[in-house]
Amino acid sequence: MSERAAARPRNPRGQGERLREELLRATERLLEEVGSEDALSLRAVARAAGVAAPSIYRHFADKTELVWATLEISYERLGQAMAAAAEQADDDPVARLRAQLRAYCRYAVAHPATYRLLHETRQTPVGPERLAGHPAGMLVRGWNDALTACEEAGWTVRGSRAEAPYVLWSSVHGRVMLWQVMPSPKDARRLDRFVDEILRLLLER
Amino acid sequence: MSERAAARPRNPRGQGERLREELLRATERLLEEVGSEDALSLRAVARAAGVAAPSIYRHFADKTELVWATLEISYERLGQAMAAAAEQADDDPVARLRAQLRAYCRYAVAHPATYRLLHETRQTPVGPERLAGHPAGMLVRGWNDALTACEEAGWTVRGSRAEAPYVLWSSVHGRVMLWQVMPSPKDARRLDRFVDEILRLLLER
DNA sequence: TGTACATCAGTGAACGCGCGTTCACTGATGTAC
DNA sequence: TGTACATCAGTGAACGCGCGTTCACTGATGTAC
Repeated sequence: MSERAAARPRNPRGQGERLREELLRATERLLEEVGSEDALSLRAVARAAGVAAPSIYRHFADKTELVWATLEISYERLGQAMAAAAEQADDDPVARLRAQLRAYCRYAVAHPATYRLLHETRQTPVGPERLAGHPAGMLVRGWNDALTACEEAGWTVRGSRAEAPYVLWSSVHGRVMLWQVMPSPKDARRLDRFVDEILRLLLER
Repeated sequence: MSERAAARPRNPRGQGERLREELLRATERLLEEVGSEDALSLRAVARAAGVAAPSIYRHFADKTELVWATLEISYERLGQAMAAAAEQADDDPVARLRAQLRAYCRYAVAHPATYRLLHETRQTPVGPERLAGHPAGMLVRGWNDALTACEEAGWTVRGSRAEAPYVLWSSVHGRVMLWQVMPSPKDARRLDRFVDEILRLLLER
């Protein structure tokens, strides 16, 4: 409870936006700690940021807005991690796809609660305008492009080409969630092996 | 709020256990309605059952126990639905497996919140003795048995045989969750098609 | 150079609320003698 | 057959708590004249 941050000096004039960043960071950390939006309290966020609760309202209209902004950032970070992994892999498009999938898994392992929240739109009733830009759509497109790159390099995608991105993503997403829930020893390499397996099932020369 | 059930007559002597069942039913319904354990309140459960809040403590030690008991029942129902579907299918083991998978999807579509909660052990800190009997293990065994039956009927399971049950379950679980989250039109037949696709990818003559 | 004033970052106290849980109880019904 | 008593199903009032949010404010710092 009394994890109030050390006495925080007020930001200099014109730098008020800095608190916004600090609040987002605190929210991300606490969200991961408590595991759900309901369990997160604005007061705890304020405490963690070393600030009085009402100060939050200088930067966010309400709790929903704060959480939503935090999740958007998390999602961006996931995307960046995948892009970075793809870049580091060599030119083989299958290797790139594999690297992306592994980065995806690693992110989920490192931020289990955040990862779950990213896939729970229900968490907060949101308007359709927010739903439209939902991360899910972007990810599906990403997987699809990666598969196309493999095809251009001479690989064949087995089964229905239209379903393939969903098969890919569903199985990895599902495997990650089951991995998190299952009581068996938490060896992240199982996820890597699973990724390999899925690629073998889905692609052939 | 004031959805207090009609005046409820007290159970006759010796029939006190009936309230227990009513509380479980109310909890299941409300859990589905509010979508999370945090958002469920004992007072709301009592209201729905037409009873005073403290009456719950005659049958359950605390909130955790009530929710856990409810989820156990839900899980049993999922198992029964799958078993019934398998029985109705004809003797072909692939047809039986397909029927089970479809029943699994149908349950998830019909009880989205419950289905999600079933896969969120984190929801409440529970001791390892409870984790040991976690549904997940039983399901994996079930899928594995179904695959073995297919093999005995002359089918070959593609890829790693050890990973196959996980591939099967992960992809279906993942697809269901994505289906629930994605803003696209909610056509449950997409899930059926997905099941067919996965079986095609996984099994060959 | 001095001073009145506007702006800015942030606060302390309070609001009303619903929550999980505890407590001592009520009143109907069956049982022993 | 009557009556004291135990058991049972369920209750009303209260507890202390932390929550999201609102309000009128403080006090430092820059700016205009």
